[in-house]
Amino acid sequence: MISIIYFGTHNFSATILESLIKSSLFDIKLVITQPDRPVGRKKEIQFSPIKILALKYNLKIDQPETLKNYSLPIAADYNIVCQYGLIIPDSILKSAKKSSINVHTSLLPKYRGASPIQSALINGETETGITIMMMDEKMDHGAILKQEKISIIPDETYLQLSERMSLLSAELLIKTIVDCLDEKITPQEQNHNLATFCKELTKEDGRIDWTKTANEIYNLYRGLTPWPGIWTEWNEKRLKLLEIKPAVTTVENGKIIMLEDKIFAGCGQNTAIEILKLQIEGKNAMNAKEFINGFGKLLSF
RNA sequence: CGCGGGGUAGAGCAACCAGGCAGCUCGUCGGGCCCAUAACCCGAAGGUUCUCGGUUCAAAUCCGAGCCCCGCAA
Repeated sequence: MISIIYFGTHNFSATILESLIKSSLFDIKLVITQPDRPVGRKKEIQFSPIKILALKYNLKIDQPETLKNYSLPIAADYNIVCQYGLIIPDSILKSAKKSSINVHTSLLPKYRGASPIQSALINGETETGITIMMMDEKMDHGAILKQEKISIIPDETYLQLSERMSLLSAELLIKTIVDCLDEKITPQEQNHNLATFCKELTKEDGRIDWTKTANEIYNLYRGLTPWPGIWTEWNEKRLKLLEIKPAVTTVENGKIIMLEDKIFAGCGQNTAIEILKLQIEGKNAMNAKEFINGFGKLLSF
């Protein structure tokens, strides 16, 4: 069996780990995931999806706060890294008997960095992809082992695209490792001149700039749903827009109008979006009709 | 004890600050109008105002304790 040490933390990564487990080709010697973090208003400790999975399958787990002075207790054929979230020193990468491999959710060298799927959606790309690569000392910089394109469906949001990509990634990763063992793959160095980068997302990225067009705002919504979500200010309160779509009507820029049970908001260049579901700070989520029933006559336009 | 908003009819809200018949939009039910309708007109039902205690002639409203929901932060 092929031995593996797996580095990961989030949901996407968990789907891949589960596929590796179920394939029965691998001996997963150790799972490295981020320490348990306090989450939510009550700061309850929550396990990462990877930890939950590892516990379920009785895998060994380690959760170092940082890998800076960490050394792996054992070595494996491959270190597999996906959505781990902490920097892995070169010494650990090089400690793999064969190599350290990363699953990256873009067509490298485009979209190096922390939010490749979201950024592709936000930029209105019609296709993106998955890259299986060898890791080196620089972020998302190593030689490419395998790459596969995936087309982006016009209305899909992060959650849906990410779900599709995770299944494909798992397949591609397994295929890559098998091909590597058979020495069927020649790593291809990336064309570093074409590299683009994307940052880690924050809530502030979800603030709507109403001078942008309806399509741009819709793409932002698609990329940032469900987290961190898009929002704007209303009556000095944060107003989250939970579900929107581009509208065919025209509304004065920056204004909100209500027609029967629909809400429209004016965006840049005479475009508009329809708001289907929203949430005011401190309140539960509500749909457009509920909002109009309760707040409609309070608005002074 | 991190900061803040909230709990009122089936839904979403108002009334609370400054105590005095609990109201609005929608939904539901009944009737009318109409070729017809989710449209329009008339009418009705539906409330332990989250819980417990206190103040008061009188509490949705003021005071105290508790439970629950949510936004921020992490």
